[in-house]
Amino acid sequence: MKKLMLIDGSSVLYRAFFALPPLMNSKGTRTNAVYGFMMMLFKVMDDYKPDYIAVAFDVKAPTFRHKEYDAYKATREKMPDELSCQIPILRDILSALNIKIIEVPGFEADDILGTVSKQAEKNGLETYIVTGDRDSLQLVSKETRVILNKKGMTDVEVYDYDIFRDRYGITPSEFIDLKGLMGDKSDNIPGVPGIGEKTALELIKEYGSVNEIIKNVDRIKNKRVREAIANNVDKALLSKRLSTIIRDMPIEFDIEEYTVKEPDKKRVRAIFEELEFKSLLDKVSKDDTAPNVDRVVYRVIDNVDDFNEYISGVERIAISFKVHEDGLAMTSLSSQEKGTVFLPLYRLDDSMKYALYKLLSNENIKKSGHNIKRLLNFAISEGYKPANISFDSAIAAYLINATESEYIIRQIAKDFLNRDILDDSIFGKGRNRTDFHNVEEEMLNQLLGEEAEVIGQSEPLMREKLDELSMDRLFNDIEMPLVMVLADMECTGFNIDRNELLRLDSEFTEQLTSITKEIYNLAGEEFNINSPKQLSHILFEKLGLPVIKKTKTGYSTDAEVLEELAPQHDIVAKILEYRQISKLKSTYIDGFIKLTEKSAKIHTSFNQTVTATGRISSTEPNLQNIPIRTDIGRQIRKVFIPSDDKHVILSADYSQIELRVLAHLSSDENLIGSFIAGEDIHTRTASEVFNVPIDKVTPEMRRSAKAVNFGIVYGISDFGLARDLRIPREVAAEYIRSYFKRYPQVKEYLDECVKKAKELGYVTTIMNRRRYVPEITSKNRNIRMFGERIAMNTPIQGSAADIIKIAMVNVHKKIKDFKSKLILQVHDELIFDVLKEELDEIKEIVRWEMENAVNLKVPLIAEIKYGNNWYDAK
DNA sequence: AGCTTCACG
DNA sequence: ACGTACGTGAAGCTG
Repeated sequence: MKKLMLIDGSSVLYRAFFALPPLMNSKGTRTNAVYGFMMMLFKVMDDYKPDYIAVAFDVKAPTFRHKEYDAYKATREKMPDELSCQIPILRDILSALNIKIIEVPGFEADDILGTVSKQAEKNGLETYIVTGDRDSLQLVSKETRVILNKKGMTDVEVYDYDIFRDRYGITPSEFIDLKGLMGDKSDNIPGVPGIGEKTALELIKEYGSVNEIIKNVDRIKNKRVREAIANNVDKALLSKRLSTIIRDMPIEFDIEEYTVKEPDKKRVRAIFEELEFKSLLDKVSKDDTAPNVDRVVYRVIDNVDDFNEYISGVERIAISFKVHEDGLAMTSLSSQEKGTVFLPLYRLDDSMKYALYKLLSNENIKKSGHNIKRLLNFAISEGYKPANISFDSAIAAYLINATESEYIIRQIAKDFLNRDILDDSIFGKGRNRTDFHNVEEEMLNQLLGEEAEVIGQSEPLMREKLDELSMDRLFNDIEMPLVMVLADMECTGFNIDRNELLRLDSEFTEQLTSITKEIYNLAGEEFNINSPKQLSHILFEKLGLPVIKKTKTGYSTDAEVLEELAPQHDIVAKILEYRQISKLKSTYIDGFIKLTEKSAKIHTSFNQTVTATGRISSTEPNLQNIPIRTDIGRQIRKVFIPSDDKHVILSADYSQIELRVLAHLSSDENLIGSFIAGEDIHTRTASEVFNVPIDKVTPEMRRSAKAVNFGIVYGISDFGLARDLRIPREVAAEYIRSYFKRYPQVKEYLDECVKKAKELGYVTTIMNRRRYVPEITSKNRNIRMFGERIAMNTPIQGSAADIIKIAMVNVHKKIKDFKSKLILQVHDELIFDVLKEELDEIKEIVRWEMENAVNLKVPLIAEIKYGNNWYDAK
């Protein structure tokens, strides 16, 4: 059944005005009523998805009710100016939304709703009346429902026939009789004095309509009520007449005129922007997954000849693509010279894919894409060598603002081209995606085509922005070349010793079973050790151990807490041990067993656009957090082996890169001196902080100094240092004071970072990578201090990230004709699979490229080790 | 989906 | 009087 939605515009607007605080835009225009109206409108349209819609308004002219009864609505105050000035705005929006407004002089909005809904009932439509006025409840029927909006604007009460009967015990048409007896204060309808809702309902239930009640007035038992009615027959009849909504206005309505149409999005957006309706703006733009009349269907290319014809004479091609079930499903190409085309690869033979890979490898044509590494991987695995990959819009957007949660083409279209394109969410994220085979090809064609066009058209604008921010070199010479480096690394993969893996699995499983038993014995019952909740119950309730720390949801049981509790009960140490092994097994052993079922090699994905500082991250699996800090964890590195026995694993890591970067950035003479002297930096720091000669530094002092150095890099606080070293805060504060006394320019530099962030709103790295720090102006002290630590840490961490990226690009270029391969990056460390014959040469290339990636005020040192697995490369 | 915990630099 | 070290990703539990 088709649905008609009728909105009592006057009533909803009024409600909204009084329900919401007096919002205005920055120009001082009052917007609350319009805002509330729109919230309501979008909600009901979303919830009920009507086929027809119209909004009715009262017109100023007096209605028959005024003529009949002078006092009608006489007590109502004049509409405030703050509200009346919003009416033209609302009309404007409704017109942009292509929603019909109905108004008829001499009738109220109610009457229009009544008349139109009656005609709708005759035509077999399901009608929804949206209003804030309970009077309209009289219109409820089997076909017509009333949606009453309440205070909150978006919470509503829906009345259908049955709900109404349940609530009032009378029929909707008897609701008018109820009004006739009770009257209505707000409309100044008198009703029968002395009769309220309760009495009125009883009378109607017993006798029916007002007429019947009057006829039977003598039979009313209660004297007070009987006399009230008998003395006010006229008033009752008048009140009923005034309350009766007209359902047969002498006007024909053509329902077809109310068909829901595509809104004029541009206009709606312009108005919402003017009114500063930010959340509503998103709604308008988000909801356009529906095919748009204006959208173009692009030319389809389905054979290699046409493909080659398309790419001939083209200088630069923008490529969009979609992957499905781990295969390349489709792509669109867009170029200035030849326009935009769609390649439905999923239904074409493989020659089309190869033609595409060949294009990717064509040195004479520049390629642009969005997260293009994903596409390169397909070509590389088929043996192609992509070349001239010159622009990635995701990376450009990331450099422009590194703290966005995601970088999608749709957003770039909006930000740089002010264009709305189709939503690609049908492809979903990760595993929850719909099968595109269920989607019309025309839709896919439009979607991919728009994306390719946007990549191509936004490129010059994004490049301009990068130039303006002085990040053109970072983009062109570091990040873009790095795309190919990472793609190669991902495709090469890390070889895994499955037997060793399975051996570790049974070893860990065995240990886990035995520890589990011991824990159950000590606890006196079995429980899920992995559940912090159940564990809390055992530790803090059953065993009565003291609560050290609380979390949002309960008691904390983290390692820090457990270490403190360990002396009090034997179970605690066992739990720590269980935790450690269980973590190692589930994350690494079980995870890698799954990943090596098909092939011995594991291929991580590097993400170049997630971290706020410029580091890269690694997922599925994360190979940047393979255990090393504990002996037992470190065993896991034994499963990471060279590609064959002619190769070794080589690890090259920067020694103290962050502190060296700090020495450079701060120009601190003492710190620079330490590095030039080539001393152990933590020992030297200890000697400075504790004021003892280098040879009098104890291991304990060195340990403390190391923590101080970490603290400096993280944006130090005495609290953090105190917690890390488990010393009183005052002592930690003293360490920090004495550190800064010895390294005064470090102090100056860190202050400078904070000052810069406050003044400019951002901080930068040596390669001009930028991070905005909005936290630094927060009124909340914690957030603000967090901002200060970000301002201190980001230039250090980010510059180190810049440096290793440069080294990666340079090394990759140098070793491209070797058999040895770069396979992993772990922030300050590069891992290679090195052919033994090439070992000496590779060692020197890697060392030189890492140490000379940039020229700092201190030397950069790379430490190189190798072995028959990652564990032995130490 | 959010929280807790813990693996890494 | 408050409550903090910086940057990540994955697993398991819970609502």
